[in-house]
Amino acid sequence: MSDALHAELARVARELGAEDVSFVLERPREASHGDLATNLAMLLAKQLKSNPRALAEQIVSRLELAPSLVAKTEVAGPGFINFWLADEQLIEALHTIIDQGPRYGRSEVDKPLSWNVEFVSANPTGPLHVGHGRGAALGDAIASLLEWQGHTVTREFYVNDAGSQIDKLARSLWARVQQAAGGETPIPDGGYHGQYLADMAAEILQREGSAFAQLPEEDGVARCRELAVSAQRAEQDRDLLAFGVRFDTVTSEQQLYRDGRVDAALALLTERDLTYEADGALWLKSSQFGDDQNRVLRKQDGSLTYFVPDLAYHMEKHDRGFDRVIDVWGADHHGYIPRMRAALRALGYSERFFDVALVQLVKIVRGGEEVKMSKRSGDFVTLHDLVEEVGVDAARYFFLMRRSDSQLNFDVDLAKSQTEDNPVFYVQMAHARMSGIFRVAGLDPDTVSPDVRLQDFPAKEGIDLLKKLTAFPSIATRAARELEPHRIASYLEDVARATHSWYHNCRVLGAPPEVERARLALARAARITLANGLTLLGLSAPDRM
RNA sequence: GCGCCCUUAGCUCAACUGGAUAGAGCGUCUGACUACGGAUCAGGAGGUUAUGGGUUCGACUCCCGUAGGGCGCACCA
Repeated sequence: MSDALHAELARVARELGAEDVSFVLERPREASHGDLATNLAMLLAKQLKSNPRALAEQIVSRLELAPSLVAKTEVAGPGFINFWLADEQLIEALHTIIDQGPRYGRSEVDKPLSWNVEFVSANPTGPLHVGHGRGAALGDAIASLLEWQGHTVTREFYVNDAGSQIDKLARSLWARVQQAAGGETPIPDGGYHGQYLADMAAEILQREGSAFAQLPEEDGVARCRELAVSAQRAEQDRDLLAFGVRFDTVTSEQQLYRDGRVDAALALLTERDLTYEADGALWLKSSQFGDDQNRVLRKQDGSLTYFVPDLAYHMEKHDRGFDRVIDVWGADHHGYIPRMRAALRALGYSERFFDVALVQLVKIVRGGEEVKMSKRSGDFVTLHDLVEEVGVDAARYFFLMRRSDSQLNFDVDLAKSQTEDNPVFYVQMAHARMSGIFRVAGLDPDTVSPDVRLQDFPAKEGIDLLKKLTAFPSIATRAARELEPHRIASYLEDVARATHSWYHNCRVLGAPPEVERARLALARAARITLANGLTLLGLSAPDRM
């Protein structure tokens, strides 16, 4: 409905001699400012060096709007033009929600793109912790938001299974095997001390027999590497699946090496004259492309820095034909962004090809106290344990309810509570209540007709709720554009509040027949919107709780 | 020392590429249960948006300075 209005405003703007003004037409915060408002006159005033209020009056007098679209127009404040939509528009919106059903809130962008969202990408050196959980929830939700805009999305996991960390992991496991076999081999410096490796060592000895510990060291370490990586990967996949996240593609760093992608990347950079040798190392001329310094690609000792396979990986994603690539990274990696951006720029990729969504720290709070975590000592809250304790829905919601670039206090007690204090519960409860109406009435909600009249919503709460529901598509679009799923969470709380309020004040069943029909339609629309929003975030929409 | 992010109500957080009187939840105070789930609802109090300047018709939002917090500044990953 706002599209038609937007177009008409643009037409009048052109008529007044303005070239593409990017004005906004949006729902004002204040209800007394109408259903939609535009700042067009104020922007035009700047361009045409004229008085904004006078221009606003002029615009209004030139607008040709059907009475079925806009009921009332006014000029207000410094030059805003406020619009009150005709009743038909609200009923039209109710039809839209119900007709679209599970698709309500989705859009179709003009040009669907192929996106790759890479997230979690934890080293296969141990169990996933709560920080990975936040990244998993965020990456998955961003992917869904993009899909809701009509894009094609690949969810991808990158396994760093080739670096020195893996080497340390393999040697740590080998040491645990020796210890389990009665030896005294210490865990190497900078190795992994977590109990899980000791457990794994015991399993290996039981399965493979004690001869395993007698293998020549290099063979043993190599076997340990394979066993450790595959076991850790399997465990991570289990945890992620339990968290409701599945990946379309898993890319292995080792595989990139085996496919010659890493060497090819190095060769291409050199061929393009983007590298140079100095101090016995090979450098990338990244400072010419926006990085604050040049970066080493091949060290003095002849080995490659981690940057090279990472770069090769992004080139490989580009080769696979993605229009856009988003990496979800922990905020501690933010210093790494400029060099990756510079390298991709040097290769001539589009500036918009690569983007990063940063995830800040998660603090676990229990009983009002922060739970201290330290990865070094192997003492941290795992994603597995958290999901076990609070459930998938609460965990996902809590990870998503704040902007990803602000630190998150995850209150475990709150996440578990079954009261209105808990936002997940509050939102899901609103959905369950709507379902409850149909359950009690013995009606299938999908059969309720939207064919009702606005005057059959005598109470303000009903109109408020309906107006709130109509905002969903634009909220979803904006959330997708900004890669900010928390906007959906805020919106859902808003809708849930309006739903509870309406429910409390307006009894549906037993109202006069026309009113009951109208309210049933509204209940159906609210249920659809709540369910779609919850689904978008990867949560369930229960019919009873 | 340099760079990036953050600082909004007592607490946790919102605020639509700069818009009108900065909004929610929790907590606090006052009220509402013969009903589709009161597992809820209605209302009040609570703010110099860290701070000082600047740009603008208009600034939480953009620019500069200051204070406080986080993170990063490897031929580590």
